[in-house]
Amino acid sequence: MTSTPHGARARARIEITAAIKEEARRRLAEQGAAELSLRAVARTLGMASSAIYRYFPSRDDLLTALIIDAYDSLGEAAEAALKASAGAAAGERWTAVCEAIRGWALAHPHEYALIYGSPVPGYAAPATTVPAASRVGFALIEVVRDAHRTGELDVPAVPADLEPEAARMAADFVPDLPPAVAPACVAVWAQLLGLIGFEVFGQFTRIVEDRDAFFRHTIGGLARTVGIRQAGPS
Amino acid sequence: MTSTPHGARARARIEITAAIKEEARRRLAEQGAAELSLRAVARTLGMASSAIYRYFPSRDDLLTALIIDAYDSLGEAAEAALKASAGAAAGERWTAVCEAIRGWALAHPHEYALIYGSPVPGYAAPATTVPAASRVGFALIEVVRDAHRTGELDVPAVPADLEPEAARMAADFVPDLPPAVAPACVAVWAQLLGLIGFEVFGQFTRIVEDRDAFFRHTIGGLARTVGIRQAGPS
DNA sequence: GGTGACGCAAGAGCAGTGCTCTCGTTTGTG
DNA sequence: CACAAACGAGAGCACTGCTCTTGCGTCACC
Repeated sequence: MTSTPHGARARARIEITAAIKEEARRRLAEQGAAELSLRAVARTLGMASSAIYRYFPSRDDLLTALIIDAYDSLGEAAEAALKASAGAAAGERWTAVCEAIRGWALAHPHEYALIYGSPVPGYAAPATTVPAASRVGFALIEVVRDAHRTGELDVPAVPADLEPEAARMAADFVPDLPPAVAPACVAVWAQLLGLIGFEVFGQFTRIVEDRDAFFRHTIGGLARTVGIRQAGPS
Repeated sequence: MTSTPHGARARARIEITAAIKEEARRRLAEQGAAELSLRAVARTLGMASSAIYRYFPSRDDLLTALIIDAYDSLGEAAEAALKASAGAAAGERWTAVCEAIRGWALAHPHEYALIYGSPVPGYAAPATTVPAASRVGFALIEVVRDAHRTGELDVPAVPADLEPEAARMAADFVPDLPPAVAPACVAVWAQLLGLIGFEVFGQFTRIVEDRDAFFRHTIGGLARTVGIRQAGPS
């Protein structure tokens, strides 16, 4: 099977695919996902609109590619913060990772909207996006796991009616942690992204002014919710 | 006597305006905001597409009207739960209002996406949406205010660097409550809607199964965050 | 080294969109 | 009754996603 990538042709394909995504990302940053037009991308790339379809079979496929890239970019930012804070106290690591996620979101609002906003058309995200989407969550979980290892984690209580669900969630995602932390992790994950979403989507306009201080304080509360003991008296 | 300024004409206008919104809302529920087409609405209403513009000067104006209606509908649901739970313990009222908001969101996912999802086009929500948007928040605050009145509220601590912001927020929105609860209210508001958004937008797929139990438990945590003492030992 | 097959770009074209303009018709009022 | 404002319909512009056909360049195999 000569499945070799056949030199020049394949390389050109990769380059053009990247150029299309890059230009699409640029337009996405300036306008929104709804305004992203294949024809406009093709125009500024100097190619016929029909040529784009050699690389992306449809507009939705382009969007899917951008979504995966965005998930990866966000996950990378979170993992970088995770790595940079290795060895620090759990509370500090938590803050670092949360701030990294928020920082990425504020720097890429339209990409954030693409992945955590309302699904664009009737479009259901294909299963291919799942692994990329999980990276952020795993970065968050890693902090919790580390806190557990170093004894900085207070395992929260779980009511009886949530116990089976907690056990299932733990078995699926954090088999090495006490089941009770699993629901807390998921809840805090959703709440954190919700908080960031409100800021990015402008829901805090005329309501929160000092957003840095507000965010810092709020994620401290989230850390407490998930059971991470805070360093300072706070 | 012709009490109405200009009789039949005005009535017809109101009716047609309502019919357009109703049909638009129906299409919104089946597809999404991005697919909402003025021409399609006009077609199923049996009128020329250009005639719609006599009632809504642009597609964005139609969307704005739908957004305001959605905010009002959601606010009404929250207020109804507030009224129905009058006299109950603060923790129960909190649960009731949160469940009402979640119930509305699950029943009207596309309208929820319209108001709390990513802003549709490049479209910035005009100031006219603000009062309607505030109703949900006020319903939540009312529970906190009531808890404060009956002594069921533990005022949370606020770090020094957030104090000025807390004072400003309290002065603007809850002058009758201790400043320290203001940031907690805003944070919990964002977190609650974020949580609901994750459920509505399908982010919990394959992660949370028993969503009722999960939500019930999580909003208990939110109540604690805002300082509402829970009834049971939890 | 030919030669056939495939990858690719371009153009025309279809159906759909938001929105504007014009042209009669209807309707309420002075 | 007459006039003006409101209204509906249609044509039309510029744009979109997407398909199909045509022709050119490049690659791989014999």
